[in-house]
Amino acid sequence: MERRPTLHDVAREAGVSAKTVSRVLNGDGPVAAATRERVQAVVRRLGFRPNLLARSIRTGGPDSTVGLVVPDLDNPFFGALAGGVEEAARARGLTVLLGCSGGDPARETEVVSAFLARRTAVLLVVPATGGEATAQARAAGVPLVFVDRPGPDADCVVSSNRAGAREGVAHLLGLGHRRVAFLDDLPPELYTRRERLAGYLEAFAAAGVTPADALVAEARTAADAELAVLRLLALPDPPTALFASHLNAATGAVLALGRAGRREVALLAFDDLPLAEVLDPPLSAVAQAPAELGAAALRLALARLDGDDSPPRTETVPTRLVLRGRPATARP
Amino acid sequence: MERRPTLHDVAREAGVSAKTVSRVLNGDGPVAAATRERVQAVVRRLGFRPNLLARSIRTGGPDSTVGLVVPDLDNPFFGALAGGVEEAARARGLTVLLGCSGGDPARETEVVSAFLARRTAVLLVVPATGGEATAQARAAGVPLVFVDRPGPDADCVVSSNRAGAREGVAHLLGLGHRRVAFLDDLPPELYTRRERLAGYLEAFAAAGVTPADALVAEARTAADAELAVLRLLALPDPPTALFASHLNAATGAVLALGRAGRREVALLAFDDLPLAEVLDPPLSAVAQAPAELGAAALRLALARLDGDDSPPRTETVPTRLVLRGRPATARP
DNA sequence: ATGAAAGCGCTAACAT
DNA sequence: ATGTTAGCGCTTTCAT
Repeated sequence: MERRPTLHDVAREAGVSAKTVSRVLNGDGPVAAATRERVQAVVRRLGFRPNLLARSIRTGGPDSTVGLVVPDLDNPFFGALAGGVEEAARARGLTVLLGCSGGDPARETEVVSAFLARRTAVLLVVPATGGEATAQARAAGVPLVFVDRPGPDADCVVSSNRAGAREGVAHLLGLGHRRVAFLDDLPPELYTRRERLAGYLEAFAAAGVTPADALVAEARTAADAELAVLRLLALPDPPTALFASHLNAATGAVLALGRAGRREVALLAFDDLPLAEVLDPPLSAVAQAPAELGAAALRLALARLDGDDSPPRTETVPTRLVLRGRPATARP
Repeated sequence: MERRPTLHDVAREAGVSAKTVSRVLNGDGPVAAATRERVQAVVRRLGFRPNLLARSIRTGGPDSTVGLVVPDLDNPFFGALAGGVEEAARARGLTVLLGCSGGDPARETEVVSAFLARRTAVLLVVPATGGEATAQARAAGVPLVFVDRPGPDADCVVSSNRAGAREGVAHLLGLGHRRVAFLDDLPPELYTRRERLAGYLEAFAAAGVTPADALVAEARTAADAELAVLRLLALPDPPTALFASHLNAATGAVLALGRAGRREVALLAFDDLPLAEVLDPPLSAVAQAPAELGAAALRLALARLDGDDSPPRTETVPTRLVLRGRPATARP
């Protein structure tokens, strides 16, 4: 439990001034080769590591950290997103500060505050509705990028929710399905859900087909979805395919189809998961790229830090249609 | 993009000295009620937030951050673990620094180094085999707790891998199963896997049953597991139950049983997952509590920071047996 | 109850 | 090529 050696300790041992040691460490000013070697030897011998906090204070600039706020890490999607940010950050010598908002704007504000007090270089936020990250970041002069969902007046990086849903549903329509049900919270509160619903409707419009209202069903939890699907299957004109806008809905749909023995009904979900190939009925998916979402957000934020002051822009990370099982054509 | 206000700005505006502002902020020395109010008003008006890095420098103590190193955040288990740490940290006014090692000891060392350079108060590490976190933390005088797997000469918090596996397998034996197969990487390199194998064997020993060697099968990937299960099912005396030591193995087992139409074979996996109830055949599980693992690790580390210097200890977080599907008794 | 001065560990600015 | 001085934003002495 010794006191950690400081730059002055190294300077004294090496018989040079503090500034010379600093020069060696940061490779700025000119240093004689012999001096450099001597200093480096002492650094190694003492196990000296410069105090990054002290450096940050002195240079006045932002600290070499990236602040990341996600709603919650139990959700593997946000875990993967955080992983993408971490990897991209580490590759650039940056360290990630991680906070969870729980989707609560007050908690988000608190976490952002704590990050700003640590002088993070940039801020990446999956926004809670009603948060004030934009104002906070602006007041502190810190670049802010919203991830997964847009927020007011700042850059953002999102998945191609609308196009992904459209392509997925278009694929089903292309297989001959006409009655394709949509499962989600209704009305969708989250941006991502609204976009997916829009994509679903666009696919119908593009195919010149009008979806019966009855085929858009409320499903917040897996239990909701299970009931909703049973109800849909009992219709005189039941759907031949289901589009689940989120994984809870997909879970319920798999359960309902399995229990009802209706494995011929095609099932497509937004968001992929490792076990999709093992499910019965098989689950096709519009897969997102959460890690890429995080990495792209960091890139954008660092560009801002670098002085890019063009108007806020939205970057879209493409989704990928993953088809599983035999092509489930419609049976008229 | 204004310069952020400093403590001195507040002092000037309030017509007091810097130290008085400091006293108001930290509530230490005595301050007249009127002065306090005036200072607080200015703080609010200017939107002043003390620079935590500067404070850390001056007090010399550890910074109010917790360093967490996990192998990888694509794995929902480590995501949930990180979530547990974050929540426990935030509840105590601490901020989490997050790093990924990718299971590579060199990367782990690098990340730990970066954390120590930031003067984290404590270090929580899911160790890569061959890492040197213990030496690094000791040299820096920072409390270290290993999570999920033990490491040399430091506290650690792990799941009840052995007891969990033992109970799970004992349950199967209690249902009358005698030929229970074990699926895992062999020989198990990871601590967790070794413990689970030991638990499996202990359950047999306790029941006075000797598992045939053939029933311990190699399965690293889901594809391995699928093949292994098919091979096992083709034996003259096939297993009536399977114990998958990790989720890849479970995935392959579900696939194999489903495709072979052998849904009567009982399946139990270590580690639970949200979709287990939807699988066919149903998947029972020994569920871990990753968030609790993280929270417990932080508690232990903070106790050390608080001066607890008893010998290193290991804390075990219990697993929970989650049974699904109809009780799959053995059919002799 | 308040303030002035010194200093945490480091680097920017100006020496030499 | 190296050293000296000053000072980042804050807190710790030690005054008053």
